[in-house]
Amino acid sequence: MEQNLSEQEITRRNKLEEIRKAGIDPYPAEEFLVNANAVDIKENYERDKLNYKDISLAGRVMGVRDMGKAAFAELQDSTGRIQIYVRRDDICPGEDKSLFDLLWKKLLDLGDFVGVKGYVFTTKVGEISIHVTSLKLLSKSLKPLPVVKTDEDGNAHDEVSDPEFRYRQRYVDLIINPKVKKTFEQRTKIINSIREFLNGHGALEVDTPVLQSIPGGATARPFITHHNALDMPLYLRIANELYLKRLIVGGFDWVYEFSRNFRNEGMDRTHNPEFTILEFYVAYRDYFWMMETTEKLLEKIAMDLHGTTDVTLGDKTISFAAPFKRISIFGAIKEHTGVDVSKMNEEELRATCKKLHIEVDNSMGKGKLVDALFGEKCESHYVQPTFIIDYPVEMSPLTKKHRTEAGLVERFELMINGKEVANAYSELNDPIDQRERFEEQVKLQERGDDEAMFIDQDFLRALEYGMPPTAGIGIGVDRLCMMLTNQVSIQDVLFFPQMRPETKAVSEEA
RNA sequence: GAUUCCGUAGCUCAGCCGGUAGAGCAUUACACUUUUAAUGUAAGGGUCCUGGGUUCGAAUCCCAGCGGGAUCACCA
Repeated sequence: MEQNLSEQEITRRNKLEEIRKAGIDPYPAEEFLVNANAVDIKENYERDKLNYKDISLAGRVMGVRDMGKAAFAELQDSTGRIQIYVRRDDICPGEDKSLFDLLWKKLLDLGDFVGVKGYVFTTKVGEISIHVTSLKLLSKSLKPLPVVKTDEDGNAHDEVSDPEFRYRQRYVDLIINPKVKKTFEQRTKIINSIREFLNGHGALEVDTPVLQSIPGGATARPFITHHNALDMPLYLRIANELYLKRLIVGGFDWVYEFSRNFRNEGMDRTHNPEFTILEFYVAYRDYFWMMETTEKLLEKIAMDLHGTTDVTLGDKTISFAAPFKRISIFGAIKEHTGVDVSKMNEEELRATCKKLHIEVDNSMGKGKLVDALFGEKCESHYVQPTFIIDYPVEMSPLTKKHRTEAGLVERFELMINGKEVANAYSELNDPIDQRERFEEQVKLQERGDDEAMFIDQDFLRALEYGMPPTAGIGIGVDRLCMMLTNQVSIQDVLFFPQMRPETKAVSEEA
């Protein structure tokens, strides 16, 4: 493969050869033991100076201020940056000054990994720095890193802002944009916090199939693949719900899974083809208990992450302090349209939608019409965490019928910042009712709804053995991360968001 | 999938009333043993996304394609 190398890349490759000629291995195999890091030194040196007389750390050279026979440089390790002070006669105590004059001054580039040993001191301007007594090249960088400089006030200059560059070369984004790195560290903190909460309540983390022969548990278009040995189609899961319920049938009281789901639909600021849902199912509980548990969980995550329940999101402040507001979906529609649709039949609903200028078609049943009304007129108003409860049975084929309200089911969705973040039910455990609901879905399919659910016979068989009353929930982990880390795009909470391929598939050369 | 904006040096961007490219940082060379967006002097670096068209002449105007962002549709 021919590569078109830039001037700077050629220069670095030439330096690589010179390094080898000088008898230095640019990619040494042996370990370099580290006993300190940038943040630890900056935070603790002042009060514990004796402990920082013989330190060893490693990282990338991210900036050099050369002064002739001495130099200051920025060393960036996994925790942050620290200034190092390299003086020729300290790293080259003998006659041979080549380590400084040749390697340091001529052959080292921004982005190279070095290991340094030395002692910590404070410069006369007051910056805690490392006075280097020995220096070792650990890995040569052959591509120039975009240089981002930060001034006294912390403003970044020439920050790489091109989203395409940042998403395709996330590794570079992470090196040069500390805020990006922080967001992903926060994402992991959020997930750890959730695990801690669930494990603390005795929940069991499980794994269920990603390859499924019937894509169930949600309404969405799946990705299709093929198993060669079995010669049959398989689908990437759109949800894991039906498998977790099978485990409740099997006798577990509380199971959970961080489920990577795949849906073959559009992409935008809040949708990526693969995304993560946390689902958990708890026996002998109902959706009221689930609302309280969700409040406790979110409150804990916010506290673990920010130390407060008030979280900044754009120009808004979201309060994750329990309890959250609750309103029925019909109540929400009445509040934002002035129309009471709770007693309407399908035709009246369709007429109401048309009156409110909402696009409808004949394939839409009662459930989809109510969903459209809520989505168009209500959803965006719920900025603070709000439970929308008691949905019509037609839009919830896996949910138990409401204990008192005919035509409704025991379901809630949690809205935050105008977006659905969680969806939960008192789970339907009546196998005969479940079969009828699936059959309703088949009718919708016949009417042209290509997202209606398939019948999963094995799931029905499991229910027939008996499933205890159960509460279940799915929480959109990516969206929750967006809300808690103040990001507007799902691409900024996924390390490697989906992109079209970069290189042309077909070469036009003859 | 539709509409719209964008694609110029390693990075950030200027140039866009058509006359074959500029700045800052980065790079190269020299100077400098406490600097910190280090500094000073000098130099090099571009298939102006790709392919067509208009024109004496295109980074600039037109068309198509590729890639990205935003909005909409589908959806979480």
